[in-house]
Amino acid sequence: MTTVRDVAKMAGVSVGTVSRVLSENKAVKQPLKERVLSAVQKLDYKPNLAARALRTNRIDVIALVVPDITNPFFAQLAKCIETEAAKRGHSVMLANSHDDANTERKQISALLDRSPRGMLVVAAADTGDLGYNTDVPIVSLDRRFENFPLVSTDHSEGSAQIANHLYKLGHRKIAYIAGPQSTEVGRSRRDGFISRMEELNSNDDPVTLRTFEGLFDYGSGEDIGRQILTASDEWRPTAIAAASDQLAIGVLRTARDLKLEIPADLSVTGFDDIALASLIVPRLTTIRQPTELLAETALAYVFSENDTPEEKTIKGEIVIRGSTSAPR
Amino acid sequence: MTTVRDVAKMAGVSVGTVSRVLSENKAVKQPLKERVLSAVQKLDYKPNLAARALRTNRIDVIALVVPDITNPFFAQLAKCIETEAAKRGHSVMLANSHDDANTERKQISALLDRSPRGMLVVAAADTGDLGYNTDVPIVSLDRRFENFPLVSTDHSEGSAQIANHLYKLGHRKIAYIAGPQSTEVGRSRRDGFISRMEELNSNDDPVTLRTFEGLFDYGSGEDIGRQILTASDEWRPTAIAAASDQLAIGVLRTARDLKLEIPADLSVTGFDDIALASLIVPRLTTIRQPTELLAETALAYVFSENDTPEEKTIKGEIVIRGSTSAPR
DNA sequence: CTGAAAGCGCTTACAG
DNA sequence: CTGAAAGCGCTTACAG
Repeated sequence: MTTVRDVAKMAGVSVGTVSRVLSENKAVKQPLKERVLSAVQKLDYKPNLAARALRTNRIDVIALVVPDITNPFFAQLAKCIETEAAKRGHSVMLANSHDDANTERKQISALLDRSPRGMLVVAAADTGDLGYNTDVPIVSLDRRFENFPLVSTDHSEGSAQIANHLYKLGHRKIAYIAGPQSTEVGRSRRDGFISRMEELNSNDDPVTLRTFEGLFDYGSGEDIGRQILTASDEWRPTAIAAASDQLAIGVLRTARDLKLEIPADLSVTGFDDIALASLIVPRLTTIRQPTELLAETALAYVFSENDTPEEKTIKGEIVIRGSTSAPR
Repeated sequence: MTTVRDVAKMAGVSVGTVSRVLSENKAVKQPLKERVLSAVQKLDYKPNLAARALRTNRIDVIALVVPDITNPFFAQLAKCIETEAAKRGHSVMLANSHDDANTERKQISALLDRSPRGMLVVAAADTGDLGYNTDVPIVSLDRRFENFPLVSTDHSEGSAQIANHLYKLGHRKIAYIAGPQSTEVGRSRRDGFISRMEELNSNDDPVTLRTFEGLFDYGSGEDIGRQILTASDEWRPTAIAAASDQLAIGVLRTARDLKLEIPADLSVTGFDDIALASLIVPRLTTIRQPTELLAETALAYVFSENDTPEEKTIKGEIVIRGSTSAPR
């Protein structure tokens, strides 16, 4: 292994000078700098990052905790974060909380032990404030983690856009499948939808709205969709708004099993705009989350000198596709 | 920050002893050990991992390079690896090569600079042998990376299972959509399928087989599927075997657009058994890759003292679902 | 502007 | 079995 000493010897300077050149310290004059750089090149010198970390107490790593990387939205987010981190010479350390608060806590402290530059957490579920005692900057992403500043899409406003869309199409019997109400994101999306519907509602032309609750996954969509669509009572919605694309895709699957025609018999909407949303049949109307922007913003917080970063909410954009139309 | 010194002081022992207790060195006698452990507890001492890394030249991290984490199969694999690594107290560092050999090389050397315990690479595309000069154990996973030992599903045998299945159902006009022939996995799956079909073929009851090539993604499935199914000549297959589930799902989408009934008009098969394969309509017949076992095996190589780990090929299992039947 | 030196927090031969 | 000490490879005040 070649070290700073080898480089220093070859360049005929002190190790301090080598270190300064490598850290792009302006102080070093041109001739020395060149000698160092050429020695670095010749020796193919790579600094020992552990040694650097020991001195600086910092490592060029961003820690990322997500509930489940096989969730396409989180995978998308992870990819953007990795790309953004790489721009700044940082690698990404990934952990799954499996949507479990206990596992999450363990993963977080394991990652914190490695003193990353910063940590991004997509929270599993609401927990109290454990008051992590660390100087690693922590940012909540998409779903709030404890009291850490949150960067997220405006879930509530996005849901309101969906509510508007369905109302304008003429739907008056609507089911909303919410995500877990133990999560802030689950509540925000639900509340945004319901509030807007209540605003739109009028006595002359009443809306009936029923809400259900599940996880954010395919399975819940299938199950709850079936429950809604096969209920024995006379009430059957003309539209189902789901709190995530995965839920919506599950609903679509059930609807197909029940021989319903989409969107004529039933309009369906999602939230996230995962890649699959535009590949299924019919393509899904949904809210596009600005993943690149979320990643960029969250990382800017981590790198910012800002003592008290403000929360940032980014608007999503409705993408209207084939899964919605006026009711038959 | 509390250090070994603090613990040593409180326990009234030397730092060496603290270190030995922490590394579960049997030498330390019970009474001292207990005092150290209780001091560790009281002070909530966490060893500085950078310092440890500097001494031991090792860090409890597994590096993982995949072409694209938003590919559901790689996400699945990453999750299994993370779980398996956590069992051994290791974290996972993730990088995407974006299926580009150049990016891959950069990502790999960036990760190698961090001296991980081991590295798992799902290769982007075949490259020459760059002869990485490192003592970090590297294992190829799923797709061979340079000359590093490969842990993978038996792609060829899996494809042969699909060939058997389609043949037995009575299909004689078959299209195969291969993955990139620049990758070993693309070639293995294709060759396995073709070889078996040639074995099954006979003069009395000839099989016609046409092969196409694309990427492994949804988009290629849609495009090539359309090309196959709308060709102006009289030849139209009764079955399309695709080299990945994503390709197959793309084909399904096109087939639906063309108002073909699946599986009556067209049987479709995939490869991988991603979560989505059992959620789409109809559910997809495919080869299940044993991701947990792949992850476990690959990590065992990394941790093994074995100087020359042998290659390991694990058989996949055919999962027969609704997307295949006898031709109409 | 550059060098000499201290020290980050560990682990591990080396004594005893 | 335990302690004292060296040293891993850097960075960064401190002199000059």
